[in-house]
Amino acid sequence: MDGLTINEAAETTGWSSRMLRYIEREGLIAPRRSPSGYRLYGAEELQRLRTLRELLDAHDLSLGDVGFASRLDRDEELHTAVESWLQARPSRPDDVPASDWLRFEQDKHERLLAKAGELTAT
Amino acid sequence: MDGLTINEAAETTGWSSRMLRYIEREGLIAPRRSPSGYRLYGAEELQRLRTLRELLDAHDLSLGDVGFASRLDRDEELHTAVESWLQARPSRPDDVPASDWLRFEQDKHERLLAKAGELTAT
DNA sequence: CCAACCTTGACACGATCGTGGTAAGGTTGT
DNA sequence: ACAACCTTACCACGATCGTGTCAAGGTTGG
Repeated sequence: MDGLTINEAAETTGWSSRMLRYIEREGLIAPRRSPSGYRLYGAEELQRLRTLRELLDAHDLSLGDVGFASRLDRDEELHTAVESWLQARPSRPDDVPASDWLRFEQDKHERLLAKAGELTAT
Repeated sequence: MDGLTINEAAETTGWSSRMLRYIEREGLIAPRRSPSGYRLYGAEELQRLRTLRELLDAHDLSLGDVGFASRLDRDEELHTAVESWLQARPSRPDDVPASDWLRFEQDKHERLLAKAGELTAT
Protein backbone atom coordinates (compact mmCIF):
# COMPACT_ATOMS: atom_id res chain seq x y z
CA MET A 1 0.00 0.00 0.00
CA ASP A 2 2.09 2.93 -1.18
CA GLY A 3 1.19 6.54 -0.62
CA LEU A 4 0.35 8.23 2.65
CA THR A 5 -2.86 7.46 4.47
CA ILE A 6 -5.07 10.34 5.44
CA ASN A 7 -3.63 10.94 8.88
CA GLU A 8 -0.09 10.77 7.59
CA ALA A 9 -0.95 13.21 4.85
CA ALA A 10 -2.58 15.44 7.44
CA GLU A 11 0.55 15.38 9.55
CA THR A 12 2.87 16.38 6.71
CA THR A 13 0.63 18.99 5.14
CA GLY A 14 -0.72 20.73 8.18
CA TRP A 15 -4.34 20.14 7.23
CA SER A 16 -6.50 18.07 9.56
CA SER A 17 -7.79 14.74 8.28
CA ARG A 18 -11.24 16.24 8.62
CA MET A 19 -10.27 19.01 6.22
CA LEU A 20 -8.65 16.63 3.77
CA ARG A 21 -12.02 14.90 3.41
CA TYR A 22 -13.71 18.27 3.13
CA ILE A 23 -11.28 19.41 0.45
CA GLU A 24 -12.03 16.24 -1.44
CA ARG A 25 -15.76 16.86 -1.26
CA GLU A 26 -15.13 20.37 -2.61
CA GLY A 27 -13.72 18.71 -5.71
CA LEU A 28 -10.22 20.06 -5.19
CA ILE A 29 -8.01 17.11 -4.33
CA ALA A 30 -9.22 13.54 -4.59
CA PRO A 31 -6.50 11.00 -3.89
CA ARG A 32 -6.79 7.52 -5.32
CA ARG A 33 -8.10 4.76 -3.11
CA SER A 34 -6.69 1.47 -2.00
CA PRO A 35 -8.74 -1.61 -2.92
CA SER A 36 -10.42 -1.40 0.46
CA GLY A 37 -11.23 2.28 0.07
CA TYR A 38 -8.43 3.94 2.03
CA ARG A 39 -7.34 7.28 0.67
CA LEU A 40 -3.76 7.20 -0.59
CA TYR A 41 -1.97 10.51 -1.00
CA GLY A 42 0.97 10.61 -3.40
CA ALA A 43 3.60 13.24 -3.99
CA GLU A 44 1.39 15.26 -6.30
CA GLU A 45 -1.42 15.46 -3.82
CA LEU A 46 0.85 16.39 -0.95
CA GLN A 47 2.41 19.14 -2.99
CA ARG A 48 -0.96 20.44 -4.04
CA LEU A 49 -2.19 20.42 -0.48
CA ARG A 50 0.74 22.52 0.64
CA THR A 51 0.47 25.00 -2.20
CA LEU A 52 -3.27 25.16 -1.64
CA ARG A 53 -2.65 26.41 1.86
CA GLU A 54 -0.28 29.03 0.48
CA LEU A 55 -2.70 30.05 -2.23
CA LEU A 56 -5.51 30.58 0.25
CA ASP A 57 -3.37 32.50 2.69
CA ALA A 58 -1.66 34.66 0.08
CA HIS A 59 -4.85 35.88 -1.55
CA ASP A 60 -7.38 35.48 1.23
CA LEU A 61 -9.47 32.94 -0.65
CA SER A 62 -11.92 30.36 0.63
CA LEU A 63 -12.00 26.72 -0.38
CA GLY A 64 -15.30 27.52 -2.04
CA ASP A 65 -13.59 30.15 -4.14
CA VAL A 66 -11.00 27.73 -5.45
CA GLY A 67 -13.66 25.10 -5.89
CA PHE A 68 -15.60 27.53 -8.02
CA ALA A 69 -12.52 28.42 -10.06
CA SER A 70 -12.02 24.74 -10.65
CA ARG A 71 -15.61 24.43 -11.75
CA LEU A 72 -15.08 27.34 -14.12
CA ASP A 73 -12.10 25.54 -15.56
CA ARG A 74 -13.90 22.29 -16.18
CA ASP A 75 -17.29 23.60 -17.28
CA GLU A 76 -16.69 25.54 -20.44
CA GLU A 77 -20.36 26.45 -20.78
CA LEU A 78 -20.39 27.94 -17.29
CA HIS A 79 -17.14 29.74 -17.96
CA THR A 80 -18.42 31.51 -21.05
CA ALA A 81 -21.71 32.35 -19.34
CA VAL A 82 -19.98 34.02 -16.42
CA GLU A 83 -17.38 35.64 -18.61
CA SER A 84 -19.89 37.12 -20.99
CA TRP A 85 -21.85 38.52 -18.08
CA LEU A 86 -18.73 40.11 -16.69
CA GLN A 87 -17.71 41.46 -20.06
CA ALA A 88 -20.86 43.58 -20.21
CA ARG A 89 -19.07 45.97 -17.95
CA PRO A 90 -20.86 48.92 -16.39
CA SER A 91 -20.67 51.35 -19.25
CA ARG A 92 -20.10 55.00 -18.55
CA PRO A 93 -23.53 56.57 -18.33
CA ASP A 94 -22.42 58.89 -21.14
CA ASP A 95 -22.77 55.94 -23.45
CA VAL A 96 -26.50 56.12 -22.93
CA PRO A 97 -27.67 59.23 -24.77
CA ALA A 98 -29.82 60.69 -22.03
CA SER A 99 -33.07 60.38 -23.87
CA ASP A 100 -36.17 62.31 -23.10
CA TRP A 101 -36.46 61.35 -19.48
CA LEU A 102 -39.39 62.23 -17.31
CA ARG A 103 -41.64 63.65 -19.94
CA PHE A 104 -44.76 62.14 -18.45
CA GLU A 105 -46.62 63.15 -15.44
CA GLN A 106 -48.73 60.21 -14.61
CA ASP A 107 -49.09 58.14 -11.53
CA LYS A 108 -45.97 56.66 -10.04
CA HIS A 109 -46.46 53.20 -11.38
CA GLU A 110 -47.04 54.21 -14.94
CA ARG A 111 -44.08 56.50 -14.87
CA LEU A 112 -41.97 53.66 -13.64
CA LEU A 113 -43.14 51.37 -16.37
CA ALA A 114 -42.58 54.04 -18.95
CA LYS A 115 -39.08 54.75 -17.76
CA ALA A 116 -38.13 51.10 -17.66
CA GLY A 117 -39.71 50.61 -21.04
CA GLU A 118 -37.75 53.34 -22.69
CA LEU A 119 -34.59 52.16 -21.04
CA THR A 120 -34.82 48.59 -22.11
CA ALA A 121 -36.24 49.39 -25.52
CA THR A 122 -32.99 51.15 -26.43
CA MET B 1 -31.98 63.36 -12.30
CA ASP B 2 -32.23 60.67 -14.99
CA GLY B 3 -31.97 56.97 -14.33
CA LEU B 4 -34.00 54.92 -11.92
CA THR B 5 -33.61 55.32 -8.18
CA ILE B 6 -32.93 52.26 -6.12
CA ASN B 7 -36.53 51.39 -5.33
CA GLU B 8 -37.59 51.87 -8.92
CA ALA B 9 -34.74 49.68 -10.08
CA ALA B 10 -35.75 47.12 -7.49
CA GLU B 11 -39.29 47.10 -8.77
CA THR B 12 -38.31 46.52 -12.40
CA THR B 13 -35.58 44.00 -11.78
CA GLY B 14 -37.13 41.87 -9.08
CA TRP B 15 -34.26 42.37 -6.67
CA SER B 16 -34.98 44.09 -3.36
CA SER B 17 -33.36 47.45 -2.72
CA ARG B 18 -31.49 45.78 0.09
CA MET B 19 -30.02 43.30 -2.35
CA LEU B 20 -29.12 46.01 -4.85
CA ARG B 21 -26.94 47.59 -2.17
CA TYR B 22 -25.54 44.20 -1.29
CA ILE B 23 -24.74 43.45 -4.94
CA GLU B 24 -22.96 46.76 -5.11
CA ARG B 25 -20.89 45.96 -2.06
CA GLU B 26 -19.95 42.66 -3.68
CA GLY B 27 -18.38 44.69 -6.46
CA LEU B 28 -20.78 43.46 -9.10
CA ILE B 29 -22.94 46.41 -10.12
CA ALA B 30 -22.22 49.93 -8.94
CA PRO B 31 -24.54 52.52 -10.49
CA ARG B 32 -23.39 56.09 -10.75
CA ARG B 33 -24.53 58.54 -8.11
CA SER B 34 -26.45 61.78 -8.27
CA PRO B 35 -24.63 64.81 -6.84
CA SER B 36 -26.33 64.16 -3.53
CA GLY B 37 -25.37 60.50 -3.48
CA TYR B 38 -28.52 58.83 -4.76
CA ARG B 39 -27.90 55.67 -6.77
CA LEU B 40 -29.03 56.08 -10.38
CA TYR B 41 -29.57 52.91 -12.39
CA GLY B 42 -29.37 53.19 -16.17
CA ALA B 43 -30.32 50.77 -18.92
CA GLU B 44 -27.02 48.90 -18.69
CA GLU B 45 -27.34 48.33 -14.98
CA LEU B 46 -30.94 47.20 -15.24
CA GLN B 47 -30.02 44.74 -17.96
CA ARG B 48 -27.11 43.40 -15.97
CA LEU B 49 -29.29 43.00 -12.91
CA ARG B 50 -31.78 40.93 -14.85
CA THR B 51 -29.17 38.76 -16.51
CA LEU B 52 -27.43 38.36 -13.17
CA ARG B 53 -30.53 36.77 -11.77
CA GLU B 54 -30.67 34.42 -14.76
CA LEU B 55 -26.99 33.60 -14.48
CA LEU B 56 -27.32 32.67 -10.82
CA ASP B 57 -30.43 30.60 -11.33
CA ALA B 58 -29.19 28.83 -14.46
CA HIS B 59 -25.95 27.62 -12.93
CA ASP B 60 -26.71 27.59 -9.24
CA LEU B 61 -24.12 30.23 -8.37
CA SER B 62 -23.87 32.53 -5.39
CA LEU B 63 -23.23 36.24 -5.54
CA GLY B 64 -19.92 35.48 -3.89
CA ASP B 65 -19.07 33.16 -6.77
CA VAL B 66 -19.66 35.83 -9.37
CA GLY B 67 -17.90 38.36 -7.20
CA PHE B 68 -14.91 36.07 -7.08
CA ALA B 69 -15.00 35.56 -10.85
CA SER B 70 -15.01 39.32 -11.22
CA ARG B 71 -12.03 39.55 -8.90
CA LEU B 72 -10.27 36.92 -11.00
CA ASP B 73 -10.94 39.01 -14.07
CA ARG B 74 -9.55 42.21 -12.63
CA ASP B 75 -6.63 40.85 -10.63
CA GLU B 76 -4.29 39.27 -13.14
CA GLU B 77 -1.85 38.20 -10.45
CA LEU B 78 -4.57 36.37 -8.57
CA HIS B 79 -5.82 34.81 -11.77
CA THR B 80 -2.48 33.31 -12.71
CA ALA B 81 -1.91 32.13 -9.14
CA VAL B 82 -5.20 30.25 -9.05
CA GLU B 83 -4.85 29.01 -12.59
CA SER B 84 -1.39 27.67 -12.08
CA TRP B 85 -2.53 25.85 -8.98
CA LEU B 86 -5.40 24.32 -10.89
CA GLN B 87 -3.17 23.36 -13.79
CA ALA B 88 -1.16 21.09 -11.56
CA ARG B 89 -3.96 18.62 -11.92
CA PRO B 90 -4.16 15.45 -9.89
CA SER B 91 -1.91 13.26 -11.96
CA ARG B 92 -2.85 9.68 -12.49
CA PRO B 93 -0.96 7.75 -9.85
CA ASP B 94 0.64 5.79 -12.71
CA ASP B 95 2.57 8.92 -13.55
CA VAL B 96 4.43 8.52 -10.31
CA PRO B 97 6.68 5.49 -10.75
CA ALA B 98 5.88 3.67 -7.55
CA SER B 99 9.32 3.98 -6.02
CA ASP B 100 10.70 1.81 -3.30
CA TRP B 101 8.04 2.42 -0.72
CA LEU B 102 8.13 1.18 2.78
CA ARG B 103 11.65 -0.06 2.89
CA PHE B 104 12.21 1.12 6.41
CA GLU B 105 10.98 -0.34 9.57
CA GLN B 106 11.46 2.37 12.07
CA ASP B 107 9.14 4.11 14.44
CA LYS B 108 6.01 5.65 13.01
CA HIS B 109 7.25 9.18 12.97
CA GLU B 110 10.50 8.45 11.22
CA ARG B 111 8.77 6.32 8.65
CA LEU B 112 6.41 9.16 7.98
CA LEU B 113 9.22 11.62 7.54
CA ALA B 114 11.05 9.24 5.27
CA LYS B 115 8.02 8.62 3.13
CA ALA B 116 7.24 12.28 2.83
CA GLY B 117 10.87 12.98 2.12
CA GLU B 118 11.08 10.55 -0.75
CA LEU B 119 7.83 11.79 -2.12
CA THR B 120 8.70 15.43 -2.15
CA ALA B 121 12.30 14.84 -3.16
CA THR B 122 11.08 13.43 -6.47
C1' DC C 1 -42.62 73.16 4.46
C1' DC C 2 -43.79 68.51 4.25
C1' DA C 3 -44.39 63.84 2.47
C1' DA C 4 -41.86 60.65 0.25
C1' DC C 5 -37.98 59.50 -1.18
C1' DC C 6 -32.68 58.51 -0.52
C1' DT C 7 -28.31 57.49 2.43
C1' DT C 8 -25.45 54.64 5.83
C1' DG C 9 -25.36 51.78 9.89
C1' DA C 10 -27.08 48.46 12.98
C1' DC C 11 -29.67 44.33 14.85
C1' DA C 12 -31.81 39.94 13.53
C1' DC C 13 -32.25 35.38 11.80
C1' DG C 14 -32.24 31.11 9.09
C1' DA C 15 -28.89 28.78 5.92
C1' DT C 16 -24.53 27.43 4.70
C1' DC C 17 -19.34 27.23 5.59
C1' DG C 18 -15.28 25.60 8.09
C1' DT C 19 -14.07 22.73 11.57
C1' DG C 20 -14.05 19.37 15.32
C1' DG C 21 -15.82 15.30 17.53
C1' DT C 22 -18.05 10.77 18.01
C1' DA C 23 -20.21 6.44 16.68
C1' DA C 24 -20.50 2.07 14.13
C1' DG C 25 -18.13 -0.73 11.39
C1' DG C 26 -14.27 -2.57 8.00
C1' DT C 27 -8.80 -3.19 7.22
C1' DT C 28 -4.09 -3.91 8.35
C1' DG C 29 0.10 -5.26 10.34
C1' DT C 30 2.50 -7.75 13.88
C1' DA D 1 -6.31 -11.74 17.56
C1' DC D 2 -5.83 -7.30 18.70
C1' DA D 3 -4.44 -2.50 18.55
C1' DA D 4 -4.41 1.02 15.53
C1' DC D 5 -5.69 2.49 11.72
C1' DC D 6 -9.37 3.59 7.91
C1' DT D 7 -14.38 4.47 6.19
C1' DT D 8 -19.02 7.04 6.18
C1' DA D 9 -22.55 9.40 8.69
C1' DC D 10 -24.01 12.14 11.97
C1' DC D 11 -24.23 16.27 15.87
C1' DA D 12 -22.24 20.66 17.24
C1' DC D 13 -20.86 25.32 16.96
C1' DG D 14 -18.90 29.83 15.79
C1' DA D 15 -18.50 32.62 11.40
C1' DT D 16 -20.16 34.29 7.27
C1' DC D 17 -23.94 34.72 3.67
C1' DG D 18 -28.43 36.33 2.08
C1' DT D 19 -32.04 38.98 3.38
C1' DG D 20 -35.29 41.92 6.05
C1' DT D 21 -36.21 45.69 8.98
C1' DC D 22 -35.49 49.74 11.63
C1' DA D 23 -33.23 54.21 13.04
C1' DA D 24 -31.23 58.74 12.21
C1' DG D 25 -30.47 61.94 9.03
C1' DG D 26 -30.07 64.30 4.13
C1' DT D 27 -32.72 65.34 -0.63
C1' DT D 28 -36.45 66.31 -3.60
C1' DG D 29 -40.46 68.06 -5.51
C1' DG D 30 -44.92 70.16 -5.26
